[in-house]
Amino acid sequence: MGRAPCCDKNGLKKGPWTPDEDQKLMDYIQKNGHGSWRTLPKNAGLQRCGKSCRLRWTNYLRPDIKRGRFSFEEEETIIQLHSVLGNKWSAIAARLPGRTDNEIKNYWNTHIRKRLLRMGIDPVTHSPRFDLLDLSSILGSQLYNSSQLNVSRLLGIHQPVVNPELIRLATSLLSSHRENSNNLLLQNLQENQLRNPEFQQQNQFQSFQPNQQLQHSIQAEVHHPASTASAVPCDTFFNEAQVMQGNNTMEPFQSNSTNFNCQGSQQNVWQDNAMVSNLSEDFVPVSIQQNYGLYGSNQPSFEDLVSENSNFQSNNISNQNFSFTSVLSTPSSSPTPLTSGSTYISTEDERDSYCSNMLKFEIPDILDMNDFM
DNA sequence: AAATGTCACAACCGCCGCCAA
DNA sequence: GTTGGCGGCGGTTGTGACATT
Repeated sequence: MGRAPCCDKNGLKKGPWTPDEDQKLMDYIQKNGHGSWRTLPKNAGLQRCGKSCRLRWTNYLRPDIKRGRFSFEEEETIIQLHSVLGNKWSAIAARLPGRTDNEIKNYWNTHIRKRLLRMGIDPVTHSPRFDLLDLSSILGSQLYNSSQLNVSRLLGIHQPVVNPELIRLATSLLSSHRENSNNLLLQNLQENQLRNPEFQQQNQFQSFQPNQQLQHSIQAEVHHPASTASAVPCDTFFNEAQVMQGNNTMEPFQSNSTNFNCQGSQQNVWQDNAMVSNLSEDFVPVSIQQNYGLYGSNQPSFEDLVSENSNFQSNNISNQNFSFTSVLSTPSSSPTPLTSGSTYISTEDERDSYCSNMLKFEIPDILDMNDFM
């Protein structure tokens, strides 16, 4: 029964790879391809298990790996994709050419995650959390003095923060603001694309060649929703829609985007049913259905997606100006680095400053804070 | 200069789904 | 139909480099 063991686990080397081992592995793969990882170590003369060889190759030796620090655009993309996909590092890596899942995972854990926590944003749900927010650092920061995030104004001027209802309200407001924050990110991503002609070329190309890997990952997402999406806000859903629709068949979305424009946060608590109906009927262009077979026999419909997402929160939609041009579907096979001509921010503070835009919000006039005092 | 703390990242571990036997 | 290895993935660890005290 079953296959014979791939290798004798005993006597195989572990730990850091030596230059000699690297050379052997590279030489072998360049001549023969990796073929079966199971048989590769023996054929290449390596005292390693196939798994170790595969990891070494995919995470370090592969010639198309991009080394060096992450660009700002890459970081934006990672954050955005993480908000959609959760800890699906391989799926994220597939949209960042030259970056490995391991590299992205490490970068997330060592940089982005900490930064989000510092900003009071839950790195799992991407929702602002006051219990994470280091208010003292904010109050002492330049941010506090700007009009972007005036915490005292948010919480009620001149009043000590003691009312839990107020905290809830503020958290709620921040949560709804997050949708705008993601929009900001998307806008930045779009601008990056527009600035980068190579992006446009890629997108033009892709519009005629649906990304199979994308479809695969979409299906994977549908059947295995991100475990981290314990509270998936509606923007997450829309971002999934962005992933789903692949790439630049955007015009129909943009033409319909006015349907997403809500005039005020309180006036637009949408009914889920109506939402689903609108989505399925209005927001999936025929071209997308044709290209990606969203409504094909084996593909889940928009309604399926929504119904599977039990935590779908339609009442979080406000002031959305959806434009579905997105970097989310950068092809993994693209030889063009995502970050051509990208901007590098040299310090953590500069990144924090940039990221503080994500917390930029204003309280709608319609809300009377005194009601909550 | 030494001790200690923190960061960065390569590599390993363990689990899961797929599929060959 | 069952079993168990392979490939892939996400989580975690080990360790060297660097910063701080």
